[in-house]
Amino acid sequence: MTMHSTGGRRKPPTIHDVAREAGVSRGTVSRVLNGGHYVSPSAQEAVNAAIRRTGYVVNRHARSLITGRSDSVGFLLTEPQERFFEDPNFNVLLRGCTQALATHDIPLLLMLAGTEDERRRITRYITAGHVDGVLLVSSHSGDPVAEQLREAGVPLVACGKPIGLGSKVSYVAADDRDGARDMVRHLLSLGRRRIGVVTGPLDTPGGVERLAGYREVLTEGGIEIDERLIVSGDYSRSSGEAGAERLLAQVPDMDAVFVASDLMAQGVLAVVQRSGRRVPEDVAVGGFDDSPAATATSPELTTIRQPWDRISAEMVRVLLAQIGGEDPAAVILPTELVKRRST
Amino acid sequence: MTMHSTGGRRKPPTIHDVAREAGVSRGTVSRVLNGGHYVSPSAQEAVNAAIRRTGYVVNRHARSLITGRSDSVGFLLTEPQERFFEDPNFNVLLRGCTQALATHDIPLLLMLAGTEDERRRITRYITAGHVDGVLLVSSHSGDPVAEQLREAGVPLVACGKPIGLGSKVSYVAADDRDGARDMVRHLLSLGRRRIGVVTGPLDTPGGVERLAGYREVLTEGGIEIDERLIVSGDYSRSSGEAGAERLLAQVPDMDAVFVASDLMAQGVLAVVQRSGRRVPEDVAVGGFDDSPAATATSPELTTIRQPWDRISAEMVRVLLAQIGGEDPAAVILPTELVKRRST
DNA sequence: CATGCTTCTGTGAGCGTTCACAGTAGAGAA
DNA sequence: TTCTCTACTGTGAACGCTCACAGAAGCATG
Repeated sequence: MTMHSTGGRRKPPTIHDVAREAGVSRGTVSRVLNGGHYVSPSAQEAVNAAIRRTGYVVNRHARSLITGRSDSVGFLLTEPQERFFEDPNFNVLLRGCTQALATHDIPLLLMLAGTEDERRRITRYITAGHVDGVLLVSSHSGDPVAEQLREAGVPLVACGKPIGLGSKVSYVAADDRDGARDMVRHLLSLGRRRIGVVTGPLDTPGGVERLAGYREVLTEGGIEIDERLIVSGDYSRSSGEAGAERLLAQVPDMDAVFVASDLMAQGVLAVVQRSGRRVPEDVAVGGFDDSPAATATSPELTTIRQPWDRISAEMVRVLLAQIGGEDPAAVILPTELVKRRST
Repeated sequence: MTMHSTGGRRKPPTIHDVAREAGVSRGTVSRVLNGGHYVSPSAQEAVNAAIRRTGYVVNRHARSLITGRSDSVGFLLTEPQERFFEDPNFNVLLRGCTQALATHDIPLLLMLAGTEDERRRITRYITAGHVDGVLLVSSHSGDPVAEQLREAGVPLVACGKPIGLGSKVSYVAADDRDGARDMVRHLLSLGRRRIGVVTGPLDTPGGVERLAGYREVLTEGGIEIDERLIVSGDYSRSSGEAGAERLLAQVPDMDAVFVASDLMAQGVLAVVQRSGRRVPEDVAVGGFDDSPAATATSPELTTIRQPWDRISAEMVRVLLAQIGGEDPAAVILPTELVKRRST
C-alpha cells in the first residue's frame, strides 16, 4: 500500500513516473491511456497497476497543448437573465448535457450571455479556440452569435432550429408541430370547440410550428379558425397571464386553451382561475414542455413532453461527432402527450 | 488592414509571431501579456499593436502547463436534481458567479453532483487539479465533499456555512437569523399573534438560524412559543405544502406564517388559499430569499432578500484570494425585508 | 573612472504530454 | 535459411508558453 494523497500539495506524478514504476517507456503509458492499441496485455496490466499505485492522472493542459483540442465544450445561453431565472427547462437541459458529457470525461463551461458585452467577450473566447465546440441555446432569431460561430468554423449544435442559417448548423429539436397537433386533438376529443391558443414568439420556428399544428388540427376537424382565439406570447409566465386576459376578454366562453409553454400555462391557469372559471370544468388548459413547472400547478398541467434527456444526449452526440469531423446534422425527436388534471 | 480571421481553421499565431511582428523577444511579449511591468512604453505599444494586427490570443494550455494553474474554477452543486430543477435561486447564484468570474477572465466549469457516482467522479476531477478552486453549493450536512476537498488542499468557498468543518472552510452567507427576526417582527407589527413557521432543514445552519430568529423575536415580544406552530421543511415547494397542511390542522386560527424559503412559501400560499382562507387578510405569509419565485405568486410574496449579487461576488472574491494564498475567510452579508402583498 | 543601482531586454530551459519514426522480436511463408 | 509481415516498444522532437538568469544601457554616486 502506497499513499495516494498526502494532505499537502506535492508535485503530482507524471507519465514519466508511471513509466518508471511500470518498467516501460512513456510511449507505452501514453498508448494505454489512449485506448490501449498496440500494447501487450502484460504491459497494459503493468501500466494500469502503476497508475493505481501512483495515483496518476493525466495533465490535460500538456495533452491539449499538443493535440490542439481542449477536451471541453461550452454551453452558451443567449437569453436575458430573467428568462434563465424563471424557466426550469434550462436547468433540465443543463443537467442533461453535463451528464452526457461526463460519460466522455468532458467538462462543460457555462457561458451566460445576457448582455451585448458578454456576448462579445464570449464569442471572442470561443473563437480563440478555448473550447472544442458549443452547445447553443438561443430561442430568438436575429441572434448573430450562431452565425459568427459558424463562420469561424466552430463546431456548433443548437437546441431548436435556428433561423436563417439553413442547413449549415446542426440542431436538435422536438417535433413541435406534431406535439401541438396531439394536444389540440386531445382537447377536441374532450368535446371542446372554442379552443384558444397562446403561441410562442412567432420569430422562432418553435413558436411558428406549434401554432401551425393548432391550425391544422382545427381545420381538419372542420372547425373554423377564429383569429380572436389566437394570441402570442414569449414563453414567459407573465406573457401567459397577459394572453389569457386578452383571450377571456375577446371570447368569454372559450372552453379550452392550448398554451405553447408550461411557464405561460402557469400564468394562464392563474388568470383563468382568478376570473372565477374552473379548470378543467369550464376551461381546459394544455401546456407544452412538460417542464418541472407542469407539476407545480394546481391542478397539475396536461402537457406535451419534450424528451429533454434525449434532446441533451443527442446534442452532445451530434456535437462530438462534428468535433470529430462529421458534417452538421439535424435531429427531430418525437413528443408525447402527458395527461394530468388540467384537461 | 490585415485579415484577422479567415474562414478556414488555420494555425493561430503564437507569442513568437507577435514577437517577430513587434520586433521584440518572446519574453517582452509575455511581460506585456502579464501586467506589463518592466516594459518600456515603446515596447509596450509595439507589442499591443502587433497583437491587434495578428489577432493573437494566448494559448491557455501552454500557459497552464508551466504555471500549474488552470485559470478556471468549478461550480459544484451537490443537490439532488429535483432541487436544482425547481429552485431558481441556483440560477441566480450561477449567473452571479459567472459574471463575477468573467471580469477576471476565468471560465466556470459546471459540476452537478446529483448521484453518488457523479460525486466521486467530480471529486476525482477536482483533486486532480483540473480547476484552481471550487465554489460549493450544498445545503445539506454530512456532505463529505467539502471535507474531502479541504483535506486535498483545494481552495474552496461554500455558499452558506458548512457544518462540522469549523473555521477551516471559507464561506459566504446571508445573516439568516437577523433576516428571520426582521420578518417575524414585521408580522408582529401587523398585529398577528398566532404566527406559524415552516423551517428549513434543521441539519443546516440556515434552517437552524432562521428558526432561532423566529423564537427570539416572539420571546422578546412576550409571546409564548407554541410548538404546534413549528413544522420543518426541506426548502422544497412540496414540503411547504405539507407544512401548511399540518399547521392549519393543528392551529386552524393561525393568522400568519413565516416560511424559511420562497419556494416553500409558494406551497404554503397554495394550501392556505385552497383551504378557503384569504392571504393576507386571514393569514399573512412571509417568505425568505427574494428568489424569482417570490413575484410569481398571487399575491406577490413579502420576503427577506438575500443579496445574491453580493453573495456571488464575495464568493468569487474570497475564492480568488484563497487561490492567491490567503487564508480562509467567512463573510456574512445583511438581508433586507421586502414588503409585498402577501402580508 | 570605477561602482552600484535601476530599468529594461533577450535567451535557454523546461512544463507533461503526444506523435512520428525507428527499431526489435517473433511467426509464418518462400 | 531468408525474407516479409505483424505486434509491440522506445526515443527525440515538438506543442506555446513562463520563468530564472544574464546581460545591456542609463544614470547617479563615490
